[in-house]
Amino acid sequence: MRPGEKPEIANLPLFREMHEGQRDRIFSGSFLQVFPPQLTLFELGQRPDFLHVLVDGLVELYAHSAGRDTTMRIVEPVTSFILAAVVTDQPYLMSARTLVASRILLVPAALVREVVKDDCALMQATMRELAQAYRGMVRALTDMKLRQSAERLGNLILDQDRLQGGNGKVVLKAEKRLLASLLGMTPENLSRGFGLLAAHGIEVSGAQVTITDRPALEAYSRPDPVRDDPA
Amino acid sequence: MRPGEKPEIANLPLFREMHEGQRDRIFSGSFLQVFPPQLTLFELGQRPDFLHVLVDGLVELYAHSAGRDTTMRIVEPVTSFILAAVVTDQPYLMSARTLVASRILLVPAALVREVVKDDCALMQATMRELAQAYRGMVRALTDMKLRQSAERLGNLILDQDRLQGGNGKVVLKAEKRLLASLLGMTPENLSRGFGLLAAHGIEVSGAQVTITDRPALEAYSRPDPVRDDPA
DNA sequence: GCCTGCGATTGATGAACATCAAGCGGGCTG
DNA sequence: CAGCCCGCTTGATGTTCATCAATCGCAGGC
Repeated sequence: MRPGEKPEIANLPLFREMHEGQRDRIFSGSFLQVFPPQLTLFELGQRPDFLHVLVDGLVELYAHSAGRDTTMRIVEPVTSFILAAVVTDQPYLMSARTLVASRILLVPAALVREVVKDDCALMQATMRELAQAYRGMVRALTDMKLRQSAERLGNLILDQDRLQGGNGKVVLKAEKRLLASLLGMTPENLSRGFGLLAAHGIEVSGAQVTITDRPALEAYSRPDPVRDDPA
Repeated sequence: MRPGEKPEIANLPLFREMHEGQRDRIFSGSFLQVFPPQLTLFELGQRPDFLHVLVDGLVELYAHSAGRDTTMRIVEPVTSFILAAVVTDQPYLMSARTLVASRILLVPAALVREVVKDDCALMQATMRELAQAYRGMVRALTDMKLRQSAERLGNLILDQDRLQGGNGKVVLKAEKRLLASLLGMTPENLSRGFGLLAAHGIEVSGAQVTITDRPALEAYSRPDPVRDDPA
């Protein structure tokens, strides 16, 4: 592990509050591994072996069924993922692959379950993390059911702007085809979506999106004051 | 509380394993209330006051935005709901209303959070419940993104058949318009969906659905061996 | 420098689904 | 029992989105 990374991982909401001894137990049982781009980390249906913590790189979680497939989430560092499968010890509902070369901390699933049982602080953090993840999924599902594609795109841009400082400059960090899949649309329609939003306050140049007229963009995208609340 | 109900609630996965004294603390701080049909229990955006446990009746959780609305879940007894909002103390992401006259146990949210902190068994049960709920949402989102409407309907029938004994007789317990909204389609299209599935192994008569040719229904609906696994 | 490959774009067409508009039928009320 | 209401169904039409096909533009390799 590189200097500075261990504290960064220890400072994740998931591990921050836990007993130091137990945290050492977690860390000493885990190992950091480097993966090349486009490598499948695990497949839908497998029993979870490890809790994953993306330390550096970019990972895609995706689902597939009957020939079709869709990306469910793009994981950026530093974040843990597939916690729910690990705590329930049930098969993954999604597959995962690296998008670029990535460094991932692998925590044996059995160890996680064991330490969770012993350390109430970790259990509480896990509970909170799962609650947040659940709420994230509720948002994603309502987004998909209530909005049409260009509105979803508009809201994604507003979200990203918030995360990237709120100054109206947004950089798309994944390929547009991936973004399309995340939004539940085709790359062609994503293109048309950007075209449509050009008339509603944005400018696009490659991966650089600029919000030129926020009120117009919000009027079109109709962000929900509750669901899309910054907090 | 009617005789037999308290043990039934105490036997919920959420409360089953917890310390008896703490459970009494929960129960003595809560109250059971009867609500008429079509009553709004809470609205999207409110701070959660109570953890709800549906003891008898039927409740709809729904979301709405920009004039459109969609039902997210139909809650049957005996089940708790909106646990995630309660443990995070964040605003509801969904609204709730009774579909029929319902009896609901209201557990003050602050009490839940307090007892969760003191009782590790309850915390663990909460954690598991949230993990399951998360996985349920992952299923729902992939269902929405990967399948088209008639396939979703087919899979819902297969699911319900499993829950109702697996003998090929399924009773729809909600109005079809509600089912349509749950599946993310219009009532008109739900009708057409049933029509289409008539050619793929089902018969419909009112709220009674019969699976006449399970292989055909499965060939059409393509249930996922992992995601739609009975277990 | 030019070729090549691949992602992004643009246009034309078609499928899935929503919307609009009647009818149908069953249960409830007077 | 008749009438009516309401949910469901059925058909006709329009919108949204996917698909197919062609082109553009840029980056890497020879």
